[in-house]
Amino acid sequence: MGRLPCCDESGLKKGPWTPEEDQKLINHIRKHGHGSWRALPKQAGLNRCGKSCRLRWTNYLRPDIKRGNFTAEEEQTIINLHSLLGNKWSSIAGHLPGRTDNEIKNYWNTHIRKKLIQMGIDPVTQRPRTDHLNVLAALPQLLAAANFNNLLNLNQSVQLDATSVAKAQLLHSMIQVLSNNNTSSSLETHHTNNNLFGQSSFLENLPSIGENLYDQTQSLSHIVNQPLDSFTSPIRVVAHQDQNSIPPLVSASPDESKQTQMMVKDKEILRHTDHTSNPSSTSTFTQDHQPWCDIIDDEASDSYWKEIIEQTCSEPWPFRE
DNA sequence: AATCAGCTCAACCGCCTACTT
DNA sequence: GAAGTAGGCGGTTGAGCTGAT
Repeated sequence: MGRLPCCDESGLKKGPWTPEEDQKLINHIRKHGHGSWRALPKQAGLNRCGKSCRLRWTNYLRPDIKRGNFTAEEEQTIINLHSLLGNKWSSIAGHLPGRTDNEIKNYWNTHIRKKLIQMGIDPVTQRPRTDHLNVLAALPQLLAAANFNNLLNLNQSVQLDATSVAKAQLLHSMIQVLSNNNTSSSLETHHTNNNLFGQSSFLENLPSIGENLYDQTQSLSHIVNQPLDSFTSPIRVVAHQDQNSIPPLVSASPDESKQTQMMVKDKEILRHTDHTSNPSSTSTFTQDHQPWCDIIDDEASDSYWKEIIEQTCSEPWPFRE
């Protein structure tokens, strides 16, 4: 059931619009509305196809279009919505008044996507691109990317988010390496939220792992060698024979149950997109894992690691479900 | 000042879906 | 139910801009 593209009709102009053409289109739509886009060009005296007119109007001439740079909130909203909807640009645009799907798509491809890649985050799944074997070797790049983003200082709040993501990813990657290295026992958490600091297997196994890393990351092993009893975390840990990998830091995999994903993410979106929402709606990440932050405050001597973990604890987790 | 490379974004292309005949 | 049409959407392109050399 094919049909010829409307612009195949001979003699129709293509390419950039002139101010005169813009004015004709604006005048016509103001007077008559767009009606049938196919019929519009003739009525408006334009030598364009209807499709071209529609695009010009919706992406550029519409009076309610917001121009200029994206705000930090808008960027965060785009990231959140993209994690839920994927490349459904028109749906994403529906949550951003005044922004067009085309504009959002361009912004994603030229700015956000690049930024995520730079931070080692897969822009498609928004999961950390974890290479378990080389993660430690990649630490300098991860941190450099995060710090570089801070230096750019283009958009402070977004940069902070980006930095925290990179740092959290770094920690998560290390956790995964540590966890995977330990084959003697494995653990499963019954905690309702599996996230960075809900990695109970990490905590439990550290005494045997920590010595391997002690020389290189003394302060980290200092932290993680804390006896589990010293934590007031509600996490309950049980022994488990077959599970030797920790839960993923994020669960944005398209393979997962879409319904569950949608339900969870809907809440997430609401929290991020409703800028006037209750300010007391703290991230569950922070709430659930405050004990970690407390312990770290008390015990961590290395200010660098302390800073990383503090930020991770205190800032909303942008991509977590 | 000239050239080049990389980036941005408006516009196009082709496919898909909903609706009509 | 099949065919035709229009609008919408996402992917891609390329002209123009900008900064580096």
